[in-house]
Amino acid sequence: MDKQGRELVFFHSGDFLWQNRGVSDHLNDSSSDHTKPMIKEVDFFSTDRTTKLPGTGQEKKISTIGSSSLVDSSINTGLNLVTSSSGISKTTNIVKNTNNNELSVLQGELERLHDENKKLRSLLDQITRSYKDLQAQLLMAKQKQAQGNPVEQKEELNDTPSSIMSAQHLMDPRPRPSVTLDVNDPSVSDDKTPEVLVSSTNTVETKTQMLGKRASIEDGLDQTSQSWGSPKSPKLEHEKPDEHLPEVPFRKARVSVRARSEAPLISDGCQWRKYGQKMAKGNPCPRAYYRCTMAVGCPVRKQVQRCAEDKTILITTYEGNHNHPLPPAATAMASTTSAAAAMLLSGSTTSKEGLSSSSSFYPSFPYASAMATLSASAPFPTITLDLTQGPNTTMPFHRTSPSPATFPLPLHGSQQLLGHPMYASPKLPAIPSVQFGQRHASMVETVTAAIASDPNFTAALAAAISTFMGTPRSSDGANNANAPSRIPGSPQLPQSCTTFSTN
DNA sequence: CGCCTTTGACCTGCGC
DNA sequence: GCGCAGGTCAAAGGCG
Repeated sequence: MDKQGRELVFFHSGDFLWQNRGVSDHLNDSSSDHTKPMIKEVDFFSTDRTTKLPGTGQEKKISTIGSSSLVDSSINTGLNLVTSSSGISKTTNIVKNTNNNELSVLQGELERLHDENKKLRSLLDQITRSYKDLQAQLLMAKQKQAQGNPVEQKEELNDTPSSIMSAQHLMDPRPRPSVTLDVNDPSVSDDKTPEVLVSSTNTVETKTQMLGKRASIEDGLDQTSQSWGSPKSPKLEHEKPDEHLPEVPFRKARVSVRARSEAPLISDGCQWRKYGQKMAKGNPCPRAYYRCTMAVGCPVRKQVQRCAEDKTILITTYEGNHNHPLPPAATAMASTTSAAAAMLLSGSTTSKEGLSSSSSFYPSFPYASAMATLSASAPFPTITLDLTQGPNTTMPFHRTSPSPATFPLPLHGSQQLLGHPMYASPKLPAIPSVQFGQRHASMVETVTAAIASDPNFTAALAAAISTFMGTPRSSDGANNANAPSRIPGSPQLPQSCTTFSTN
């Protein structure tokens, strides 16, 4: 576990280095390449800056050029820097010996990495600030809602605290996985983790605000309707929305996760009880119905069915919002699914019909484009996260620039990251600013989901969870009892929920 | 004994 | 109105 977490860190560094390797390869002999990565990996997260370079002026100049866009500049800077350094070293090489040349190149890259590190830190600072702002807004929003929104919601869940009830808003955007913070960025983990955990149930409200009124309307409905896909639910759902949203009939969002797994179930950290099984038409495999039993009256249900075409693919469809606190493992999965659901709902906020043309919506999603699809033909709006195919294979963006995907940022901070020109400018040209404002959060969540689905990421996350929890969670044993046997079954389970269950 | 799964019956929506 | 399909209920049985 721990090892995997480290692997992820090295993976970042490796990716980072990988970008420059091509340049350095043809500049220097292979032996020097072997030594470089070690230095780089150490230096990438190091805090001390002691390197003084002959080519510093040149490099600083390049860094300044790209300083307007942090991440983007980092990439460009890297390329340019090496090129510049190489130019210097070549000149030097003619005059002096190759050792000095290599040294200068190394130092140049070292300096560049320092710059990189600096930028990343500033970015993290931004993210941290933004997150705290969001939290503040969240608290204010909660107070406002508590005052201006007399709880007309059905009192069927009287025993549930209001804060927890609010967690039903949307598809349970639980804690921006605080644990991921710990995994990817040690520098942020120290003081952020408790903060995020405390606010876990409140994050929903923030998203509710971001997504607009519709979300809050659905929130109330979520609490009234205990059944998610049941034929009864539409009845309940049609009763209230008329006064709020007469033109948009309410439809509950579902999040379907496709993943390769030999196991009959994917373990997502929650406790489920099977309450039914049906043979679905057109599929020889039965569909199983589960409901969450972690809390009495929890409306969350899921369907599990194997894909008719490929029986190794397990399709798990979630719907509903937990009305109880979730363990970290379940939180991670809930966050993943809620991210997709949030995007789905936010998309329907602006244009319900737009959902049907997912292709026009998804191009703006560097990661989700290949991993998520919307189904408008289904009785309920459903977003499918296809984790059966790795993002590397289908996403040019990811392939050509691997570092963003493995960017060592906390998930909850990825909003800022997405706000960054690197994500926004080339990928989101077609989205009107107004729409983007509404979709922004959901997009962030979607990318979060995509990142979370990265096997390397989830492996590291699982490691972080176990580390964070100190000891393996015995409470998860109930639903994760067979998890260990599941993991070996699938050589590569790009599935967050499955990975989370391993601890 | 409690919890879970199984499974047939039942309910509901929808299309014809 | 009827049949079909999806979804849920609840009794029965298994298991630890």
